[in-house]
Amino acid sequence: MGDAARKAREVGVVGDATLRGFLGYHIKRAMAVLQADLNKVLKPFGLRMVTYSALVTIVDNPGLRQAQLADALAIERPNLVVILDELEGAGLITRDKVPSDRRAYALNPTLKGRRLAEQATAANRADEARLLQGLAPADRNRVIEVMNQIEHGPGGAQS
Amino acid sequence: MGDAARKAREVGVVGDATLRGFLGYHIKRAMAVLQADLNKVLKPFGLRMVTYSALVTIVDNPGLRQAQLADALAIERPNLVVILDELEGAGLITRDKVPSDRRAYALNPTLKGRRLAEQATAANRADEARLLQGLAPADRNRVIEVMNQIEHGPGGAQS
DNA sequence: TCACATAGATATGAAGTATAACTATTATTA
DNA sequence: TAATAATAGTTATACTTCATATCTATGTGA
Repeated sequence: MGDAARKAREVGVVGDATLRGFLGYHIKRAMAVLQADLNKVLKPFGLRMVTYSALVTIVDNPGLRQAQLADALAIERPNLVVILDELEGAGLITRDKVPSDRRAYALNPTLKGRRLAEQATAANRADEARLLQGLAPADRNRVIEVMNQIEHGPGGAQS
Repeated sequence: MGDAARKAREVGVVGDATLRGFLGYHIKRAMAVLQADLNKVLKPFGLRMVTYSALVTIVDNPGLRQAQLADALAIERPNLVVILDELEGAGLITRDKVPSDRRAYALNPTLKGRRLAEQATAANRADEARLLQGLAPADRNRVIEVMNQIEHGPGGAQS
């Protein structure tokens, strides 16, 4: 480390050259911005990131069971309970007894839930478009491909 | 939603089409994999993600103050204290009194700390290379550009 | 000198996340 | 069929992460 770097630090600049060498570091920093931003957009709807994800997944998959939802969202079952309590308490979903298995509950959105999900999704789309303005669709798709490779392994194998 | 989707759910498949429409959702899922993977790689070194980031930043910027490090890592000052306690207790860094300001501590890596940082960085690089195998350097750079746009806003302005 | 700002530390609380164990049902099998 | 095991959802609990307020010692500026 040279004098320039030492001097820069004295006026408040700290280098992160080594960390910048990792793709994961860039992704982590971007993710922090995305998460803060998303929660700000969702706040007026009374939703957080997890409650939004849960609601949208229930709207997309009406009738699914809690264990299935927990799997899809990578949430532990006990933690999902309070999230669903919140959505049910807000009148956005119902827990309906399923006749064929009296242990289970089928999760269904209410009309209010479907409408709120639609509005929140529109708001999120608008916000993401703002964050990504000027980004070519091809580049966006490329990024998605890379994220999927990271998630599922090279070649896109589903693990 | 059609019969096919309803049938698929019965055998355990839950769709996330709406969420997949968000770049942030893909990034979040990739980040979860990266974080789990990174922590696994760091475990043999006795490090976690935050302690590794802190150690590397101290190695790259010897003599920096705690407040500077907290800023660089976007960690609150009180939370950084325990992280540094951990690194200092492991003999990886020292908190040295700075003569010009007796309130402050200059953070410096020990030889052991520098060596551990070097080894951990090498391990992380190897692991990230494994996760990203087959990814063209141009694509990797494109992803980094997009992450920086998300973090700093369009045009790469530093906010 | 006196008021105020800053560096680091301590205490504390909120939120997210993970595990064990309970109730009620369903499935298995001896 | 009776006994056993497995499953869905829940409760209780603890651990980690993250944020805020406050304290001390020290430094800065009117």
